Amino acid sequence: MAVVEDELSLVFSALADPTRRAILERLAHGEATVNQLAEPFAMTQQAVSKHLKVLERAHLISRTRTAQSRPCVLDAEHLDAAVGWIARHRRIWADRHDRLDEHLAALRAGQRQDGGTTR
Amino acid sequence: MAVVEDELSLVFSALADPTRRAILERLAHGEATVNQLAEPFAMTQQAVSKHLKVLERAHLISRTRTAQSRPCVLDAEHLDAAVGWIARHRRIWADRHDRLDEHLAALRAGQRQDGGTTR
DNA sequence: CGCGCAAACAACCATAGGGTTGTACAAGCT
DNA sequence: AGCTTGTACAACCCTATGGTTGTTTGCGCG
Repeated sequence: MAVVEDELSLVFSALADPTRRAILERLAHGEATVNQLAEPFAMTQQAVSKHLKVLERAHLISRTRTAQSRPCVLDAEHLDAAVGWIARHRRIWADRHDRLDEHLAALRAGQRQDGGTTR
Repeated sequence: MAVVEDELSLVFSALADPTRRAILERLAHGEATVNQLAEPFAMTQQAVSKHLKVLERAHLISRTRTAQSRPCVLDAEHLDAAVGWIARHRRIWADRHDRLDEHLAALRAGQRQDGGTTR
């Protein structure tokens, strides 16, 4: 409905889709072409293309125009916006619940040892 | 399209709306009734009610059934899921870009001093 | 008891989102 | 030159979303 959507909304709604999150995960391990990305997903190349466009619009990825194959690379910058927003507001709850540090510490600890146990 | 949407998607898509984020911000400062929440938003109470239902479905808020007024309270638990996912994956980029700690440190620092300068 | 208010429910509308098929186009191979 | 491959574009379908108005319902109160 919003004609021009704000950055944050774009990022969050880009992340709100399992397929796109999976694409990001995949992309985190290196560039990939559209078809490579499409392969594991039981959906057409066109659908993946659309997802990529969404991710691009949210500036979560960028694409190097390489003639035939058009590999995608990640752009972490804009994830910061999202994580920043959450962190900033989590802080308020945390203050109330008095467990800011527990949580963030746990997060950081988790990052160190496990690569992604959840899910 | 997904009949039963996964937690993470629910959370992210709940956050993907400026109105709902504003509601959360507002709610972070304490409980509020539906009408109180609706007031600043130039939209009907019913619309806000819908937004609240979305937030509820994502377990970002819960509502204490208090007869006439039905105030909303926050539930930070599920924000952790979201922030956890991002953090976990940001780590991968960060590893590549070699600035994990800078960013997380900056985030934590930012949390301490500023309440929400950004935007 | 009846009024009034807070919130939800219901029906409806318009648009966006995720998917499909079918087609076009641009580069590389032979 | 002509086929094949990788990707994008277009049109279309269905469902979800964000909003509206209009109508309950449920409580508190004079």
